[in-house]
Amino acid sequence: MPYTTDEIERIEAKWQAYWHKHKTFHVQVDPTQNKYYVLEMFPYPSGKIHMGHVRNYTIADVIARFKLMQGFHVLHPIGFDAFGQPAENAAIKNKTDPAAWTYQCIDQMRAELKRMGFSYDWDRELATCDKDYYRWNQWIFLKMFERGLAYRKTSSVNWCPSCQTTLANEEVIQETCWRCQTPVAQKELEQWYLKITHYSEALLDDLKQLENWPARVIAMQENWIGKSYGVEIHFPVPKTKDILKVFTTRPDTIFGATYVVLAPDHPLVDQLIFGTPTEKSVREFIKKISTRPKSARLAGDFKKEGIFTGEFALNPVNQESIPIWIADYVLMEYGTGAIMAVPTHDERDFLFAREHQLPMRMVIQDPQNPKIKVEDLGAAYEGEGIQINSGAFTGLPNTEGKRKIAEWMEKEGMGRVTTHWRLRDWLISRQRYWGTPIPIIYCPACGTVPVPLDRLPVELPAHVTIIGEGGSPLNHVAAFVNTHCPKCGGPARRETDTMATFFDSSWYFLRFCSAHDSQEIFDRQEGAYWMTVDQYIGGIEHAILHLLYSRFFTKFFQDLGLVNFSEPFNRLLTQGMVLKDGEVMSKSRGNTVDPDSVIEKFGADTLRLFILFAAPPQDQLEWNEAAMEGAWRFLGRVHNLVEKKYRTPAKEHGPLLAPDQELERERNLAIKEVTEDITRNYKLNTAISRMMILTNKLEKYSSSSEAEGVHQSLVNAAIRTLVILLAPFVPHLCEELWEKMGEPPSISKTPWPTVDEKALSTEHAQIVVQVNGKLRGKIQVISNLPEEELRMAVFADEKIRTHLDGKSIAKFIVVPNKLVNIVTNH
RNA sequence: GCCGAGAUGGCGGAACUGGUAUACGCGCUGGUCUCAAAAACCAGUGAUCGCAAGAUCGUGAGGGUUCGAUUCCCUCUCUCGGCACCA
Repeated sequence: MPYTTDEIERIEAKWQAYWHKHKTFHVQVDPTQNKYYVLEMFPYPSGKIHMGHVRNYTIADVIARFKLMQGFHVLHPIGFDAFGQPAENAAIKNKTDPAAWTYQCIDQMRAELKRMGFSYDWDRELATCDKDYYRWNQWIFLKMFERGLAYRKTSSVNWCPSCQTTLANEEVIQETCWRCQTPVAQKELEQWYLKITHYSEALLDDLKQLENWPARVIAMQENWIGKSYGVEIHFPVPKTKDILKVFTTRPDTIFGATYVVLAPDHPLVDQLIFGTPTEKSVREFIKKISTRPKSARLAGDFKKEGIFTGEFALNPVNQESIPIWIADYVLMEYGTGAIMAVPTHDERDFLFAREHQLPMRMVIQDPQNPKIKVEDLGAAYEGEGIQINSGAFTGLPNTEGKRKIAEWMEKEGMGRVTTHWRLRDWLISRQRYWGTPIPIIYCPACGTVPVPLDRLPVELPAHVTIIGEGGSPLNHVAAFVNTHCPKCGGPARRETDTMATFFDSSWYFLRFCSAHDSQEIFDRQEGAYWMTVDQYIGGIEHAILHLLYSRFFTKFFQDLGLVNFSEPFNRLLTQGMVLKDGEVMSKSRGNTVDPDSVIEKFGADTLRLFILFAAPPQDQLEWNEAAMEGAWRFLGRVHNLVEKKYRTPAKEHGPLLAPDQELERERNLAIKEVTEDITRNYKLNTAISRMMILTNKLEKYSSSSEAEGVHQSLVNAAIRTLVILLAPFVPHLCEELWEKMGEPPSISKTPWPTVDEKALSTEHAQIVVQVNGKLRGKIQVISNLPEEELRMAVFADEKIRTHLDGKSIAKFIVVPNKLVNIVTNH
């Protein structure tokens, strides 16, 4: 690069100031224009941006700038996901206020984002910790409460001993806390939940609409929601006169059920064993099981343990009396907490039955092994086959049996066809300070009372002493806790838990549509115009968490009549991680590269170019300082083109000769391919390589191009095109070069060039000649040459003739203007 | 176990709908410039054989379809990610 580091810094600052002053990226609703909403997952303001942010936001910025140049009305906002624990932890450590710490971090990060030259509409900046924002969190909560979608219940919850707070299921990753990796414990607590399961069916079904989402995100959400079709079968228990409900996805195996199993914490256990001779030993067994940590289950193939209760249940299909067991391999959290065991056709039941010498009966015949006897089974047969020993259903294929048996049982009242979901309701209470207060008041007389909508926001009190243990810090703020009941006016106390911060981020994309609206959650017209988000970009770590919650909120808003769509994000791109030395860059590994230090050395443009060129956006990207220099070198070459080869033409260009046509073709090819690469599947790396090719071509022309028979005006046009194409990627330098070329600013709003299809066609075509599929030569012919003449040209070629020597020709295959393959006999 | 993504030179990665495998960049080698170095520029760079022309091999492994396969089909191996005693 011919510029010095200082000059780069000056140029970048100059154009950042220009965009700021002219509000280049500010937009307002304009129904006459086509809108395009580009959004990246907004950052948590930790103080410094990291390479992951730089990558995420650079990709988004290219798309936003590209769409703007294409003439779209582009909304590209940014804000800060500002509530959350790091601020609280920093406050505890440094004895400061989380609010002060957060706003200071926001100032720093805003400056860094500006230094990268991102094309944000800064007028829409928001921070979720502002009361103008979080009052709408409270509003949403109350709307949910009204409709029974926000509720309080006592249950066993995930508890992070290090963060001293509860966690949602989605925040537990492999039995540890998503934030600090501490093993998660279980606690019995009364907490607030959002009824996300109300939308289970829609959340699953609507995934089908999301054609422009990565397959793996769809798959992960499908897994997480976890729908299984099956039958809830009712087993009468004669002793207690209870009905034991078990859930199965294999009703076709019901005739092979030889025992049933309850989870150790199943509610029926107590009545079953009460006062029986087995009571003591069963209780001891349950105690032993319950002290074992949940994480032990993850340790692969541990032995299934169980104990017989001494009682029996009746199989409703054949009135067989079968033993009721308790075992650790049945979980209370899933299904009904009880199963029917079919050892011959379920591997877990098989292992358990063999261990405890329980009876087995085959009911599905393995077509590969039809004569095998129960005694000889080495494993359960879980595949398809013909029903045997199955009463009236014997002889049917089990796929048919599955359906017919289910229908029959439902008709006879032996059970009901049903669906089970893995998805659980969302626990949102957090015993922490730095979050949105839950707008609920507990009155000794009236009970749980919502704060009236006109009294929002319930403000988070400032300057609270936070020690990080012993429940919510708000418990100790008398002025906050003590209040009056909105209903009866009597003394009452406020809820002191705050909301999980994923609540805040579940709807911020709507708030951006009218970020400073003081009357409504967002302006209906503005929301209708800008939504949905056309392009969303963020990390794969939110594949379930944030992306599932946002989908849930959108469906709720649709039910409220706030929006008329059911999915918020049309296209989703999950960018790959940034690695260094083969490992993910992270603070804990100590292998981070500070974007600021790179900007200081190379400037934002070079950093942007490197990060876009080194790998496709979806893939992992390995940090490579040497490749950074390659990006730097390329920008220098583009600069030199403008400096040395862009000049006033000596004369107007007349008719185009062959070299002119060649250059025009290259220019149009570059437009075509760069446009396609950006549009089709985000191939920003190959878009850049295409611009490098055009640069290489242009460098071939000497500084006196006229002497080579190329019109200077066409060289100028090609250079101008190159700078325009490059502008979304490297905006500062391109603005500068644009100005240098004498064009009026700003290149950011210069129309994207279109392809002249005529210029792409060529008079001559290079034909690859293969003999029996092997490359044997290349010939130049006139384009669209008739096959007869093409044959003659091919056979006239010396080299081809030697390869055909003495062979007779079986086939002559032609791919027009591209390839010929001559197939010989032998 | 189930689901998803992937495997191409020394490295990052190209190859549209089956048609010249390795574009573009990094690195490396040689050269120009220089007292020297850096920077910049020029040339070369898949492997093997060959002075050369060229030949043969080559996209994780093995089969198949085809005039022709990195691309389509079958079987398998490995890597990454998600879910998981889920009934």
